[in-house]
Amino acid sequence: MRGAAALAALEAARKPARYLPPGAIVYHQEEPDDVAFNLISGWAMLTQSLPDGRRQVLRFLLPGAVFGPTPQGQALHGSAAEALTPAVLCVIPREGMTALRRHWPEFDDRLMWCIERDAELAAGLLTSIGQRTAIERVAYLLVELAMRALRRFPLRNGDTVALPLTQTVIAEATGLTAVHVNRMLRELRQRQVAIFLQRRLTVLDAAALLALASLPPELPALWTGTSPFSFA
Amino acid sequence: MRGAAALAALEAARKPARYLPPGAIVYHQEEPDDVAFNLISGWAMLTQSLPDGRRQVLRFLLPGAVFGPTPQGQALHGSAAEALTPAVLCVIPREGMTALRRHWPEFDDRLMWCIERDAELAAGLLTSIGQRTAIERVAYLLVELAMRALRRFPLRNGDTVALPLTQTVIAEATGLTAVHVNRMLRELRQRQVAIFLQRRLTVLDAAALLALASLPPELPALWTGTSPFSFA
DNA sequence: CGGTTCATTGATCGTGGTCAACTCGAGTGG
DNA sequence: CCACTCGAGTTGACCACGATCAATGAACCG
Repeated sequence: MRGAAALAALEAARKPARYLPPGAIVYHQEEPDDVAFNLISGWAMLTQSLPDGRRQVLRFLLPGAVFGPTPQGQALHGSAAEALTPAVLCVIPREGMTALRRHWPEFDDRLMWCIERDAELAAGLLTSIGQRTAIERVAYLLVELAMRALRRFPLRNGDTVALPLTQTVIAEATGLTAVHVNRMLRELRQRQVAIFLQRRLTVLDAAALLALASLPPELPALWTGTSPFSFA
Repeated sequence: MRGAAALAALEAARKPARYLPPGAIVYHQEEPDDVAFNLISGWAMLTQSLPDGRRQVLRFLLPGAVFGPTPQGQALHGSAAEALTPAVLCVIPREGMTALRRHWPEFDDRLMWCIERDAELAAGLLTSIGQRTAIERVAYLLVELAMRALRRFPLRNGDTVALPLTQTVIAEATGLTAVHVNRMLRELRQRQVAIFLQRRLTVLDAAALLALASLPPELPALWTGTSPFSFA
């Protein structure tokens, strides 16, 4: 809370909020870009598609996420954004962003923090897909999203979280097929590690799940941490 | 070139440059962080390792790259940086970065541009590893690095570039094994698409190579483009 | 020289993809 | 009210892409 003036400036810069149903597209890949979004509530995801239709989930967006702006001077989005649940977005034109950054250093710091954090999230996913086996990838994704949703580390036995993902989406995020994701979820269930059914995750054996995810030690803090900048 | 004053400020903020031989580690994963680096000359890479030693290349750094700063408030690096060639680094402490950002908006813009661009590079790699087959991944990586090194699109038949990569490094960047990378390079050679030997790439059939890489249309501009901000 | 590291190739194996069939709801329209 | 579709999930059978294991050669270097 850096004061009423800052908040007023933000209010002045933003356009009306957007309300989206699940599955709605915020923007398409290759669409021209000139606004930034702030996810107020709900979940969303960024995806990148190849010309032949194969699709990769780049990252999942939880409330508070900032997304949309492309490197300035680049005209087109390199990814698409899609709502996973009913979602509310705050929309800020690029000029508004620039003005806010210039006048409110804390806003600028926070924005940069968000972007750097998102890069680290993507890095973790990259390592997961490049180096882990199928069951490890699924375990990693479930752990990441559970911790981000719960904002807590470590996970405890019995923890339950709603994760608004279909098995197809998990497949697109892990680089597996939906069929194989199904098999891996069944295995986690049969091994009494975790249950993911009807878009709810229940952790049965947190230690086993974390062992499968084999996290680098610095990631949990990143997932559960909040911005050190209090603006907005 | 935003003027002598800005350059002088940068000079004042930076520490002595670092000169590194190939293979030198700039910083380790989980090392505390409080400086940013600017790669003056040479190539380097960022990697992330799992507890059991598996390693993923997150991105390749070419001259001009900015790297090192972690999201503020996070103590530890989530990745390691390693020189691939003899390299010269400009070292700027975090306080210096903050001061420069505050006083020179163009510096701030350029920094944010670099970070956003790097995120897009990582996104492309993520899609590649998640969705492409082995030979496509190798083709994609070669195309990306060739275009970034040449700063030109499209590639032409006969183009030759030095890429300071061992097959092991290509393997770590593509999520394949070094043995399989070797087979894919042989196949590219036998199919008369491209030759990669002794760390030099020669493009024989640019159209075929690009078809294998199946690039989303917005990426080439990103690879060959330079920052719209002229500071420093 | 022995000792690296890097590249190369063959043989074999297994993880994960592909194909196919089926269930189970939640719409939707006759 | 029931047939119909559509998407999500489930399971089995089969196969192939890429991993693994192993051996060898070339270049470089103390």
